[in-house]
Amino acid sequence: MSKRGGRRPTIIDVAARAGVSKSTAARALAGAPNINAETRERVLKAARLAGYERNHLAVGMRSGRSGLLGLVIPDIANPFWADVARGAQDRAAQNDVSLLVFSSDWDAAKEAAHLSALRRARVDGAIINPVSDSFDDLDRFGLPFVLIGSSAERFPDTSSVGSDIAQAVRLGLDHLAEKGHVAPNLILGPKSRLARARFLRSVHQHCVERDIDPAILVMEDGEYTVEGGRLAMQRLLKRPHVGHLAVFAANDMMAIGAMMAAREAGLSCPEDVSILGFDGIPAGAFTTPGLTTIAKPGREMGIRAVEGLFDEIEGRPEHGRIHLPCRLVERASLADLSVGTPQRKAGAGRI
Amino acid sequence: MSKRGGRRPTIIDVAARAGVSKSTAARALAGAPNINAETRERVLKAARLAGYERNHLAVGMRSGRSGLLGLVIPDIANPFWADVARGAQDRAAQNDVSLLVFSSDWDAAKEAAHLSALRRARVDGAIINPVSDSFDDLDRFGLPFVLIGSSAERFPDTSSVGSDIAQAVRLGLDHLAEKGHVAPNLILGPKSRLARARFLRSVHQHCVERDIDPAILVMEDGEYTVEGGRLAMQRLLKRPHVGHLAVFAANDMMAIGAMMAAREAGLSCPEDVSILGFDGIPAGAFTTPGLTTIAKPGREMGIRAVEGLFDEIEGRPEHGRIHLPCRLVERASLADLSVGTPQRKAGAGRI
DNA sequence: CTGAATGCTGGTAACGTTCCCACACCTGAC
DNA sequence: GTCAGGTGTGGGAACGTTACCAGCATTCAG
Repeated sequence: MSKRGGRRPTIIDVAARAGVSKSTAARALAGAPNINAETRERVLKAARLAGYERNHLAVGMRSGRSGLLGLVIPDIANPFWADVARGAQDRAAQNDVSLLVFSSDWDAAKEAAHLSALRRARVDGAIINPVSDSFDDLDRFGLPFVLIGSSAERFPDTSSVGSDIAQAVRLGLDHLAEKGHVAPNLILGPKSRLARARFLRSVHQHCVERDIDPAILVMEDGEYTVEGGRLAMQRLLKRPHVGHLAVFAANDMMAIGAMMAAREAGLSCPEDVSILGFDGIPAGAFTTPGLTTIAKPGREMGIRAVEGLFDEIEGRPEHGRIHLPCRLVERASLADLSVGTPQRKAGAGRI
Repeated sequence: MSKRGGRRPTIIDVAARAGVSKSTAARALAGAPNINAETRERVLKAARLAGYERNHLAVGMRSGRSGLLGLVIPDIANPFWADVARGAQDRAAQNDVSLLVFSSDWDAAKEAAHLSALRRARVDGAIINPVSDSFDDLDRFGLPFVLIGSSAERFPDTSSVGSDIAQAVRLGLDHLAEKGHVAPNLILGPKSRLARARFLRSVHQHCVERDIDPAILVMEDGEYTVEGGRLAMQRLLKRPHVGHLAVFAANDMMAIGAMMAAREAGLSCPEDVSILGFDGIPAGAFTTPGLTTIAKPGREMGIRAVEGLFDEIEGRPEHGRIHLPCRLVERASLADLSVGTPQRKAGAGRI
């Protein structure tokens, strides 16, 4: 609170202290090659003494680079996206760049407003997970950007970073199969979301490879929320089936909802019902039983997105689409039906 | 991707289009009073046509205001802090200001680095929840700031925004008492954290008011994590006690850990053990049973912090400390011992 | 001993905006 | 007809930085 009023020193102050011109001071501070070593030291010392700090605003104005990057995600309160944000932040900091994080809250209008705020703040580029269905906002954006997450598919020409859904689905289905659940029931997102189609396509492909007819797959749709998962599970439970019920949910929130619905129906997990999630959110560790799930590499995605954005800004040959592998997090929500004596009721799937 | 290369129009372009000088154009754009209405319209139209957008970098350089605010919190992946961030963001956006969010990850060195990054980015001020114990970093910061959260106590001279711990503790203890748990066991944070002392002090005060000797209170310390809560609960269970065990945890994460420890010990909640949390994180809704807790007003805290920071920046008389009320979120982790027939075992507390 | 090349430095012009001052024009009063 | 006052406009400087160009020694080849 002490020297809050004092004007912050400029490069001219430093130059005066060191007894050189501001050009020379600038060269010393920028680490330019054509400068006498002794002079450089003198300037650097003067800068340290004066408490000089380069004014990024002035630099930005002169160079056209603000040193700011934007990140627009659907929900900062979702730990997965927070993880992405942290990865991006850390990577950006390495290059002395700051990150403007905006949460669109799944609202296309809010997203457009954020994009416009990023333009006004003169960011050098942005990382975006678009919730809007229209290309217009992105077209209007007019700055370099990289897409992140599954919606990248709609924009084939822009570089993007996402998780490898096909690999993740294979991982999940293989693990399920190992435990004796060959054709699990599916809880998917809303038909309007693109991620749903991709998830389903991967499941189909995997079935074909294993000589399983995809037509026997039973599935329900729901919102990507706990409530959506609970409702979908209730519908699933109303359908006729015998024996143990295995469910692969497209999202951890839905998986948790499904777990609740099962309990409400008097079924216990994993004895009567096996549930596999997808995302890897921390809350999955706190449910009873712990949720077995496929974790997306959120932090890594953030890092790679920033690196891709740097390439995009520098105009380096674009790296195209990156798909990062997911990993299995094994907890306790899956019954092992493959062992000699079936847990409680035999058989997987339906009649 | 189309017009990405095109130079963005400046106020001079707008002035040329409208056939006026840049001074006049600036007046029109700024909404200054001393300008002909017709001229203003012409300029505004020209600006719209040109797709003009004011360059915040240049404005910032001229005015000394960057239009940027900083927010430094311990953990962006913690939903409570994410909630704070969102509130702050929304409020800042109303004043056409953007927010730089930094997560210190409970690391004092990282925090210092972030503070320095904020200075470099030339933010107009910052909202900080300091994890560092030293005043030095904050003193060195040299820009207007507002403290957020419980650590504000160490800095009596700066304005701050926090939750009303005393009110929250009273709310929790009253609710516990209503259910028949008069002197609950306590799970507290590490002794080094200031929030612990404040929490404990509020509990003592409440006891004194109710003629309960604070000395009979049993407590354990732990890290503010799930694991910390589990360990603390294990120690609590090892102590001799009879009947139903009621626990008030200083943090939801710890409460969830305590719940796990109880289950691992073969005790069921809420039949054998009652647990009350503090924070209001979403994960508390997904545990079995749902965690009854005291929710802090994260979003509101973010909003008020930004407003306080605006005051601080403008040099308006500081509003001092603000303590926002918390609210009870009742779920299912508390047994009701007050009804006619005690649930299973009678009596609250210990021998 | 001259000319060019090299190493280092200083001056100055931008970048886009806002603010201050000056000026031109008009109106109305003396 | 002149002067004071108001209204609207234009010109320039400034903010702090970087990039470019010119200048000054010094050195070295011819």
